Amino acid sequence: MNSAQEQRISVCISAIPSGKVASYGQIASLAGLRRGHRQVARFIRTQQDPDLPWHRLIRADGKPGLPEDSRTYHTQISRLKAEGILLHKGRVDMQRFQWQPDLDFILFHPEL
DNA sequence: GCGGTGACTGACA
DNA sequence: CTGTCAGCCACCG
Repeated sequence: MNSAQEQRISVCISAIPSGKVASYGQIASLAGLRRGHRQVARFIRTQQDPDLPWHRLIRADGKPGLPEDSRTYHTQISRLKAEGILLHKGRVDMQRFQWQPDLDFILFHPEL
């Protein structure tokens, strides 16, 4: 990653705890990109960093943003299942599993 | 510079 | 419940 924006996106995604998920727009605004959901999507698509928990990124409606026949889709849901996040009829229960940034994270990253 | 294109989103029918 | 639509904005040819 090169830019400071990508750095912030990376930090925010890494901050998602195991067993929780976040939407693209949520991470984008958290990273300071008010309408940067496209950037977040492009970032994880191009980077494919194995150290990045990209599988915890899903759409706001609870569904993964990928076609069901893609290989990435299956690795994503299997990783989610391994963390205890079950898909109910193809989507995640956002009420239960959506990550809400706690005070520790915000205070630790005041620049966000 | 210009137009098409997304691993998006919220609103509306 | 399933579409469809208009904003959205960095990237690429």
